Amino acid sequence: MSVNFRTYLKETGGLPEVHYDQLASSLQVKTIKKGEILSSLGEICKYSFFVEEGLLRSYTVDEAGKEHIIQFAPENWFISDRSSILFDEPSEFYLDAVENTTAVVVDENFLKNAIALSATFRENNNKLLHNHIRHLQKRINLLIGASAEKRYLNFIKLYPDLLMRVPQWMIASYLGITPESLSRVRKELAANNFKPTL
Amino acid sequence: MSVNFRTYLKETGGLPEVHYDQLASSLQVKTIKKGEILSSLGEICKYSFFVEEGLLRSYTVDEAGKEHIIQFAPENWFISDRSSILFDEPSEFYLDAVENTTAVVVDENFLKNAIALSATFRENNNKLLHNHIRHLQKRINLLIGASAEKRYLNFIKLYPDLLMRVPQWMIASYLGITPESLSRVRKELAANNFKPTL
DNA sequence: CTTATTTCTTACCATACATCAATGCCACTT
DNA sequence: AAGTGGCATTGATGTATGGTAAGAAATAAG
Repeated sequence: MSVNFRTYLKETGGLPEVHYDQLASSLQVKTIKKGEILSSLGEICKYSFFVEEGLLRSYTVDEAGKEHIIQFAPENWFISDRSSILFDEPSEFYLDAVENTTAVVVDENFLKNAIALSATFRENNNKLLHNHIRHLQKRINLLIGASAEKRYLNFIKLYPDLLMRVPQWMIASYLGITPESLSRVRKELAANNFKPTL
Repeated sequence: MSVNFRTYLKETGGLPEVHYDQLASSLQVKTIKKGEILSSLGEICKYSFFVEEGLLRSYTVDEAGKEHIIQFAPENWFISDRSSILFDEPSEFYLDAVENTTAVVVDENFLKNAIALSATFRENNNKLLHNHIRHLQKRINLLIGASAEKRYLNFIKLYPDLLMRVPQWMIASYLGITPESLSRVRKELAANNFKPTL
């Protein structure tokens, strides 16, 4: 239980195992069923979730009732609205499970303590934030400059695994197009002998 | 010289003034003329820039030669490709001056030292990163879900000052539309008695 | 002050993508 | 086996935004 999280903290985070044992007591592991909502718009979301197994997503719903997917979080990813936590503001997203998922519930104290205990962990955590920012900037760059097709091709390159696990309409939502449009894009690509999965 | 940066570190960053004096020796202030390029695609950008006065921007150029603006940085903002620094990868952006600008050139060591010296500064810095992430996520949400008009209205609300200082074609570029389209959007708004500046 | 250059607007047409609606497909139910 | 619901595909059509080109307006340059 919470095996991935443990190795994640050690390998990626650089947190010495001694400290993990010291901190682990405050951790909970949660099982979330497909479709279950973890956090709703307007709530104050106090926790981050580290996905042990399964797939979570965050998304907004516009006035027309349409969902727009902000982020996918498969295994070994964090998802949260930490801004909501840090600034004590109501969340702007929904958070739910795309697949049956087990996730580690991480509260602010855990991170604070981990940061206090290990300088390495602090640095790596900082790096990860920067990486996240870079990632978001790249996505913005695609959204303001690239066609639906290019965005889709980019998605395939970045998340080949998600491609198989996620319904198309969610990918469309993530890309900022309609499912119908994505279907047509795919048709076009297929006509030009493009093989995504091979 | 570097007055804003000093008060920024103190007020927003929470860095005790003692430490500032200790660190300030490594700081340079740079004058950048309108249009001058600070960093180009493919370079490794070693520095962050804190804008004392003026306006910087980061942008990409696509295959068609079109610019896409990733970020504006007016007074008291940071701009950089810290990912490029941290991961030692070539930058994906250009960085140049929209107006004549004076900026503080901040290297990695400065931040590292500041973080080492003050826990408060470290925490605030962390918060700022999260704030940046939230900000980028909101922009993504608009790009995947909102019309050109809505995005423009949002821009006005968020950056009323930039509205006046930046040529329209740059705003269009930031919003992911053409200058012509922005012009039409504005015409529409004007026809409906919308007054952005009053 | 006059001329260049850049930026903004407008009009006309082209295109990418959205919308709506119908159909087919598959996995589950019962 | 037939019914149900969620997804994907397809076609017809609508709409927002892009492309091009020209002129007006603003800004910079000489």
